[in-house]
Amino acid sequence: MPVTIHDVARRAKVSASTVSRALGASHHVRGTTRDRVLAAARELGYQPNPAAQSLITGKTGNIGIVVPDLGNPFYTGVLRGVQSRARAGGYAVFFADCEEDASAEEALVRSMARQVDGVIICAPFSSDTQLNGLRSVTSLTLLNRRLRGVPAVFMDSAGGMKQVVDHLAALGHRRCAYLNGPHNAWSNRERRRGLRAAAARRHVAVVEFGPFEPKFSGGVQAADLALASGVSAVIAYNDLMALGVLSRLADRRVAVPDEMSVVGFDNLLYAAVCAPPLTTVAMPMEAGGRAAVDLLLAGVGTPADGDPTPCRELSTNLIVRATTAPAPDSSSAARPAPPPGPGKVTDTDD
Amino acid sequence: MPVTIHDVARRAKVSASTVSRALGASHHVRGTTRDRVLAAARELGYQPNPAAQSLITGKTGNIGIVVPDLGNPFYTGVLRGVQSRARAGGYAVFFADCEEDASAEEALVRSMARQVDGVIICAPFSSDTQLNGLRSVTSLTLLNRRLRGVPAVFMDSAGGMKQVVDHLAALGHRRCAYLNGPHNAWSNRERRRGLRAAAARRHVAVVEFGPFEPKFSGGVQAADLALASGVSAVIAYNDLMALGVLSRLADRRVAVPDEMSVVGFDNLLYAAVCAPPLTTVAMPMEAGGRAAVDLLLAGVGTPADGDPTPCRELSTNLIVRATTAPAPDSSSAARPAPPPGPGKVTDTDD
DNA sequence: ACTCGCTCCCCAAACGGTTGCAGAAATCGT
DNA sequence: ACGATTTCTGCAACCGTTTGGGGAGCGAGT
Repeated sequence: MPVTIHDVARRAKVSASTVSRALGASHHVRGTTRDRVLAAARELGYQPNPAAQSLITGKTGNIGIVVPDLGNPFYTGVLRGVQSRARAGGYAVFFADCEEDASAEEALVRSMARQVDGVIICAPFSSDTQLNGLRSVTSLTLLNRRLRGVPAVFMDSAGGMKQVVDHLAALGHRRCAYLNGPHNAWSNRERRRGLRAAAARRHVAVVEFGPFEPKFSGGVQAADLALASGVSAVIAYNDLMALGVLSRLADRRVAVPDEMSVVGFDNLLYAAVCAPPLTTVAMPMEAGGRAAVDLLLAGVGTPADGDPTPCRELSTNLIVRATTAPAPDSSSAARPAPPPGPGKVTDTDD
Repeated sequence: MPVTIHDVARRAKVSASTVSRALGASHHVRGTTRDRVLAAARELGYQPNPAAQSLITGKTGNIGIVVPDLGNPFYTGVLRGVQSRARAGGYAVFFADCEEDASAEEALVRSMARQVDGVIICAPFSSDTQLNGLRSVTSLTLLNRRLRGVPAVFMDSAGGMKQVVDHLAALGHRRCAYLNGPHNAWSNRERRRGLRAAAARRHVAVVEFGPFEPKFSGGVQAADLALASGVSAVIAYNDLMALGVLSRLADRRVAVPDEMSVVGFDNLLYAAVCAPPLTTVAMPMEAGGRAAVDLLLAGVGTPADGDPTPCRELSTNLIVRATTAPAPDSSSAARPAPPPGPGKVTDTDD
């Protein structure tokens, strides 16, 4: 039923190989012949069979991407960037949601491996060992995860965190809570690293909680802990959690930002929309997706040379909205003093 | 480099065809031989080449899905359902975002056609003619769009709208605005149809605006128009628009729900989270995605028989939250009114 | 006229599997 | 022990495409 290269060949009265050459590398085929072939192909509506092509060329024209959670707009943002760039380059894209499970992530990459030219793993949950195992099965590019020898694009979370701390310190906050995201997430480690460095420099004390699920419900859960710890500001791992915090604080009649400041990460649409609009760090999601595709496609076919593994770092920036304000007067002691909670206190004011 | 069926055959000291049979249809291969083959395959880490398989079998083991807007959580919701069901059935999934452009949609389906066993088109923007053209190129299943002879799953938008109108009428609203989504969207037509029928029955006047972009910005734009029209309630095409309306009304110091009631469609996470939480109609997004996959896979390989084209309708239901309240100038809503029974009850005071 | 060198096209062999067919081996009855 | 029957395995063709090598045709140089 589908039209093959032989149908075109018959109609153009040439051989199949001539058709192939006329459509592809125009090497060694006369102009008039090529025109005839092209016309025949168009009339018949010929579309080459990708399976047959990839069987012989070894290239599939596809790339894959696996993300931890399709419900998180951050990942759908990078998905968007990936898909638009890939399509523009003539690539089709496979996707999969590993639901924040490392072994599912690995299995998905393996199952994709045979029908793609490479896969992008977004904020991988897998261990370095697992990831290294995957390198032999297909060409990899990572987003927000560092691994020796693997091309990757990073978003400067630590830099964003520095901006957050500077902002908070300028507003007079001396004691902040950080709500951890997943313990093994590179982004969480980076944010924490940036937080500690900046907090030390600005003489801000930090209380840490978590890890929590990086979702709305995680934020709801965390809010009470942060509230009990006597901080004047809480920095959430991401916007979803920050929104959960906001919701819980509203339920408990804690005024934001007057009694408590809240900061998130990602700059989702909903951060701008909610009441009050959330102060947050904008992450370049679509740009990250596009950059990952560029790196992946550039690396295809390049064996392990002596040249360094290509990386790209994308900058982030703080967007100040309505959930941050000057710290309430610390002498008022409206809230109970810091109790011995499950939080770990990193007091750098010495 | 990759291990082929011949490598396995050599190691197991059988022919390639025996390996093929041992791994696939276990017909006609001795138990001991099969064990030997399986062991060899496992030791070598053999994975069949899907391109070669699909070349000969004609099946690819892939399905495709195209959605209008990856930035809309409604579509990422169905994407989730699709991907989980497809993976469970051993299928990999291609996806694409047509950005609400009909011709892009058609082009994307065509480009996928050769490497999938079928594609799901989610809330298609294409014309019936375009869609019919696509039927010849691959097997289709539609979500929220009716087309003669094409399997489809529907969400009962009209039924949801009826619940909305009943709710609003019971609260004493006599005059509502409807903010149209895309003019050619099946869902929008269904919602409007349901609205007109229910409004007539309940003696509620309806003012329509739009079409608008089904996004936050569209709602912001629409809010002023609705406000100027003197209605006491506004029904938005979807939650994104409803959130836009909420935001604009807050800016203009219009109290929700006391001065104006607002209703959306979709029941996105953010509808539950925002302040005030949005009254909305829950659409079964993931279930819809799963159902679409089931229909698609059931239809694969079934030629045009005399049997009816399979369809599934999923029910929707209203979720009342904090954006709907009795109409401001409605004295009748202040005291308990007789519940509206189907058919017999008529409003007399008009 | 013969050879040389081009240009252009066709033949045929892959790529990695699946499957119809036929032949070999095992099983069985007598 | 021998053929009949069943069970297993190998051979080879095929799916649709790309690609190296060879050959036909032809103009030009000597």
